[in-house]
Amino acid sequence: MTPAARRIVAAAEELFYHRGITAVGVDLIAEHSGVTKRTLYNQFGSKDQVVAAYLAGRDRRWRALVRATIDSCGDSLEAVTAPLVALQDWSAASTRGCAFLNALAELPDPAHPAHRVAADQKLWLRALFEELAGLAGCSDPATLAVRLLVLHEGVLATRLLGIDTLAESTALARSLVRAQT
Amino acid sequence: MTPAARRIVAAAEELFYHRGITAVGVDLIAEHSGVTKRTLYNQFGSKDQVVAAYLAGRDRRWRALVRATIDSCGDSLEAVTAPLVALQDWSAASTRGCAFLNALAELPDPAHPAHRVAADQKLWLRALFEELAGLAGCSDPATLAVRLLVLHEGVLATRLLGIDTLAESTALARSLVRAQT
DNA sequence: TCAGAGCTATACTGATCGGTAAAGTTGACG
DNA sequence: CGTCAACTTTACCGATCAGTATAGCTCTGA
Repeated sequence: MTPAARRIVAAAEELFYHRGITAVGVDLIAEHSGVTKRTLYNQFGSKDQVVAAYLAGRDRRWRALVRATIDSCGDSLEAVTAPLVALQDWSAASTRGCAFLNALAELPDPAHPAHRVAADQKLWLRALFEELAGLAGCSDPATLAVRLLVLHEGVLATRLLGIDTLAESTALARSLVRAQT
Repeated sequence: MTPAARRIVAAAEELFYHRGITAVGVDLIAEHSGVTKRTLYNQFGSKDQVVAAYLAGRDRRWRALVRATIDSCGDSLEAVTAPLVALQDWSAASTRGCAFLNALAELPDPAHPAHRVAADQKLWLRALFEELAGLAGCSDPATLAVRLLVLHEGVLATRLLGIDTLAESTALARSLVRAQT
């Protein structure tokens, strides 16, 4: 990625997340990144590709944070709920919920490149939950993974509503893990 | 509501839910409802008001369904998870998730009339869970209500991802209720 | 030295956006 | 009969949409 491309994605992230994807035009992105619209199209080809790059970058950072949180856990039982703990650091001040869910809500077309990024991230999370549950010796990793995923998405959805359910959900998640050991 | 207004809201619901609110213009709504744009503005004054009417109508129908589901429950313990059961009938075929969450995702401005409608619906649901839990004799209705709300929103969020978690979440919800009695 | 990549600047396209103007039609009710 | 509200028709407004055209600048690397 060229310096200009990086600035474009950074500006797009700021604007898309806080104002919505459809509501933000390419002119605004170009202006906020101090770049010409020509450069934006030379680098990305279309607005849709900028959207995909925005989500892909966010996904990369999120996964890194989750992995770091897992690594910082003492035992494997605690690690199962690490993604919930990571959510505490992840945009704690933000009241705009999950960027990926929001993108899916805004872009109904399944062919949009953003769909793959968003769906992949959630499937990855479910698989991760299942893997962690297996390592911790849980009796039914697949079922537990679905339950933890629902809690995770529920926290993000209620955050969009201005209701903070993270602490409560994390506590519930821990008890679900404990019940399977 | 005049006949034309009803047709406008019906067309708006169909279009907004499946294509997104920002992506649908007033011209398209007028065309699909067989009504002039002038009539639309005479009836609603602005696109934002059409959005609010769309969500308000959906909310009314959703609450009616939930109440009916509660009434059809045999005992008060079963009634606590009635909103989850209602979700089974509610747009089961739809893969576009929750209209209210989607609206909040698309419209960041808290001053938008849609925000009140969406937030009210979720706060109503939480209060309903709490009331039902109280009637069923649960030990901690407030905590249980938050947990059930998270599960509810989690089901809707994962539905947007194409993952069906309703059965699993309903089972979990029932066990949470049982644990409090 | 010179070619090419990265980038800027300005201007433009046709389409669509939310919203309005002005004037006319229809049917129900007093 | 007359009136009023609901609704229609056509045309328009300035702004913004995603995307393109053309031309020129600057730095790097062979």
